[in-house]
Amino acid sequence: MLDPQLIRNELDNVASMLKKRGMNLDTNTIQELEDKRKVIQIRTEELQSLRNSKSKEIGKIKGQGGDAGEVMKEVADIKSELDKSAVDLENVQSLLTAIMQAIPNIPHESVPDGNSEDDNEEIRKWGSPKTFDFEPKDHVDLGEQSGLIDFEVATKITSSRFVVMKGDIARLHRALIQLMIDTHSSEHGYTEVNVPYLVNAESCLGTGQLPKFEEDLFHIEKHNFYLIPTAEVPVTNIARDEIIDANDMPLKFVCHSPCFRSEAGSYGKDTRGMIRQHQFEKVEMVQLVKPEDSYIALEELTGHAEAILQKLDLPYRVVALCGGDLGFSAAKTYDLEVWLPGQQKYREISSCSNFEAFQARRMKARWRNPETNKAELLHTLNGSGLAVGRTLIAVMENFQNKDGSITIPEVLRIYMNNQTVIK
RNA sequence: GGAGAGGUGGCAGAGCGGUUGAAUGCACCGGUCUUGAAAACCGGCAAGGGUUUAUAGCCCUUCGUGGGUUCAAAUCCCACCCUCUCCGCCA
Repeated sequence: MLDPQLIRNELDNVASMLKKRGMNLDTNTIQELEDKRKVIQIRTEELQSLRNSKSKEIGKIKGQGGDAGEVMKEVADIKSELDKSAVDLENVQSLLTAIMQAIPNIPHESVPDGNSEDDNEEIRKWGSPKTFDFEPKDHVDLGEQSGLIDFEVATKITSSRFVVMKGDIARLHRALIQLMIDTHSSEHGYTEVNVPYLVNAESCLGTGQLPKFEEDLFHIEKHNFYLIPTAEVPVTNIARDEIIDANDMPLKFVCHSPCFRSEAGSYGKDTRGMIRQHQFEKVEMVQLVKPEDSYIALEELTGHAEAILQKLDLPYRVVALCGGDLGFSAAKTYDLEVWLPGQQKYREISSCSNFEAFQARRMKARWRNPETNKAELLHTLNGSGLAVGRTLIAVMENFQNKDGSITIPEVLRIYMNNQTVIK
C-alpha cells in the first residue's frame, strides 16, 4: 500500500508516476471520496469529543451525588447523530481503503519505460548460449528418455501441471536445493529458515497477494488458510507487527519451500514440461533493511542469485523490468533469465525486487531509527535464488550429451556421491 | 478433541464500570556527578488517525479480534482467535 498521505497530498503527482506502469488512476473518484471523508470524519470526531466530555460531566455530577438527568438527555441526542455519522464515515473509508489497496507501488525512477516484457532492458549478460554438435533436446524429451520425469502419473495422482520426478533426477533436484541454501547461508550471510507452507489471510495481505490476487492462490476454505505461492509470504511476514532493533539490521533470510500457484489466467501458456506447474520448489532470499540501504541491497541480492547460475555455469542475462511488466508490489525488479537450449530462449529463473515500504506499510514492519528514536517503516526485498524446477531444467538441457545422458555440474557432485553423469 | 488459566505499552507486569492512555520495574533517550565509564540521582519516553505550513497545539481511536450492555468499558455479557497447563489422540 502506498502512503495515504502521499495519495492525499500529491494525488496528481502519484497518478503521473503510476502512468509508467500503464495505469490510469481514477483521481476524480478518489478526490471526491477524500473530500467527503474529510467532512464526515471531522464531524464524527467532534461528536465523539462532545459525548466524551459530557459523559465525564455525568461522572462528576454523580460522584457528588447530584442529578445528571438533563446532561444524560443531551448525550442521548448527540449519540443518535453520532451513530449515523459513524456509519457514513465507515462507508466512505471502506470504499477508500478498497481503492488504496488496489493501487500498485510507484516504480523507482530508474525503471525503464514500456508496456510489456518486450520493453524490458537488458542490463548484462553472463556466458554465452552453448553450441551443440547435435540437435539439443528439451527437458521433456530428456526426461521421457530416461523415464525419470513422469507427467502422466502425476496427472493421475492429482491433475495436469504436476510432476513426478524419480531416481537421479529427483536427487539432482534435491542437490540443487542444497547448493543454493548452502551458498546463501555460508557465503552470502543469510539465515536459513523453515516456515509454514499454509498461511492466514493477514499474511497474504501483508505481502500483497490479497486482496487483489486471490484467484492465483490455493485456498483451504475450511480453515481459511492459503497455500503459499512463494516463501516470500511467510518469511517476510516474520517482521509483521514487529519493531526491529537497528543493530539487528539488515535481516537476511534464505528459505526453501514448495510453492503453490493456481496459474489462473495462464491456461494454454507453457503447458509443455515443468516450466509452469501448480506446485514447484524455490529457494527464496528475503531481506529487511533500512530504507536508505534498499537499493544497494537490491543489487547485492541480485548478485547472490547470479552467483548460483555462475557456479552452475549456466548462461544467463539480467533484465530490468519496465514499468508495464513490474509486479504489483514492486518498485523495481531485476529478472534473471537462463538460457534454455531446448527452447532456444532465455527464460525467467529468478525475480529480484525491492518493495520499498509498500509491503512494510501493510505489515506494520518497522525498525527503531536511532536518529529519531522512532519506529519507522523498513524496506523489504526478495528474490528467488533460484527457482529449483527451472534450474533443474536448465541443467538438464545445458549439460545434455548426444546420447541423452546428462553430465552433472562439478559443484553438485558432492551432493550426489560424486556421480558424474545421469543416464 | 476435553478440562482449566490467561491474552494490557519495546519487554515484564498492576489495574477489573467514571480525572487510567493506563501504576511499577526493565530497556531506551537527555541531564547531573566523573579524567572517562559504571553506579546513583533528576527528567523524558506507546501506537495509529484527523486537523494544520508544522515532527507545535488541539481532537479521535486503540488494553487479542469482532459484536453487545451502559450516559460512560481495559474493566460487565456473547462469539471467535491465540498462548500456557493437564488429559486424550498422533508423525
